Amino acid sequence: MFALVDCNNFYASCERVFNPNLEGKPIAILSNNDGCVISRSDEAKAIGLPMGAPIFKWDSFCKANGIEVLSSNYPLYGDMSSRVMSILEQFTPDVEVYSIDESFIEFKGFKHYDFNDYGNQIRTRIKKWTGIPTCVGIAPTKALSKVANKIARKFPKETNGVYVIDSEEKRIKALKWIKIEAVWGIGRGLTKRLKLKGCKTAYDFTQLSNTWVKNNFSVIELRLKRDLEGVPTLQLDELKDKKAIATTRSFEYTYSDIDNIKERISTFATSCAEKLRKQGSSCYVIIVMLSSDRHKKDMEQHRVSQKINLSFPTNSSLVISDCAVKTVMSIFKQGIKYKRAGVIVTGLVPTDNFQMNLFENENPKHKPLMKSIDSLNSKYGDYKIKLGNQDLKRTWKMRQERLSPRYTTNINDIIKIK
DNA sequence: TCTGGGGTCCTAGGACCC
DNA sequence: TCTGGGGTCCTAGGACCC
Repeated sequence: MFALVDCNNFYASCERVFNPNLEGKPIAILSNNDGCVISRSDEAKAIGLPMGAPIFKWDSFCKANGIEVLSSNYPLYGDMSSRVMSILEQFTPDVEVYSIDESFIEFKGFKHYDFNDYGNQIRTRIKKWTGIPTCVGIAPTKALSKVANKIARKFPKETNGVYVIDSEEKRIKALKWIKIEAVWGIGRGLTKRLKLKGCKTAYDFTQLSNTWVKNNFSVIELRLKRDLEGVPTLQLDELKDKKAIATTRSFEYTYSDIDNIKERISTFATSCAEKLRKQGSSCYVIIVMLSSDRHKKDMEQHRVSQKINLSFPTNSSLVISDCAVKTVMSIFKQGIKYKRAGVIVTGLVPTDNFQMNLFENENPKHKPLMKSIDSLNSKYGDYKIKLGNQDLKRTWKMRQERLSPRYTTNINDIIKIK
């Protein structure tokens, strides 16, 4: 059996743990740069605040309805997430952390367990130890555990937050209940095509023939279909190294000058290099992106990205920043108001094991230098060591006007008790 | 004024190899 | 008249997820 453990309204719930005044109140959490709504409490959903709402358009709506609006506090959410996940590992070693707020669990050798009871134990312990409410869906396959989880979430009174699909009858009932667009792996495009075919629910989808699904879609959808039929097809994935790493941001203002853009790109490149070193990877490929404001239809648009292949893999901030800055200078166009930029590194290989180049390799001094930079930054925090082409005063974080304290990760923000 | 950020996988087609 | 057979690698684009 598989379980999907999902935290309810995760970001909003994290805020509530340390600010109980928010309990029972409508809350909305904003994206980076305080742009749009990316997490809502049940109360905020009920009032009608939509997901993705640009906050500048909805500010008065929030005020009128008493919705508490907060900037996103990723240090807090990341830390709370790892606390929740480590509790799960006490219940079984087979845990796949699927996203910041949900994990799959595989139960091997749990034949004589009462899964409903076990699910309740999981929920109770997470709530007690972290304050985060969760829902648990349990079923014979991953895709079905997702469905079971939705049922637990939708019917809290009847299920007490735990739902188990453990019979053919329950499976059919669940699949007939869930709408096709709510199925994990069926997005907008597939929903449209499936509805044309007359599929309204997950059950209808499972009634299609395997060959039709394979020929008209792909093996991904075929695997999903098998999983929904109760045939375990999707496996528990272990934690793998990332195949691409990106740092991309919208700017607070638009920039038409190359200097500001060079600074941003260098900062993003440095951030990518740092993430690479953290993973123990080096990259062969750097992609630099630059674009104008896509919402301003009346302004001249310019969206470009440029890929660079390196002759040796690197995770040196110096090399990646230098290459990214040179590239952005070559794609920059005079007279455009740029709003967004980014650096992506890919073609990743393990730093301690890659094919050397006969003629050209990284300057051997970079490795110890990066090590020193990383250890200084981790000791003193806040990016004390930067490259000379970065703005030494600013961080790459953008507007965060309604930020809560970093209750669990910054010693100065720990709650004091009188 | 103001509209997020970061990932994965698959497929078709083209270029190339012997 | 009649023009093979079996591969690899790369890329762009399209899906999807949170």
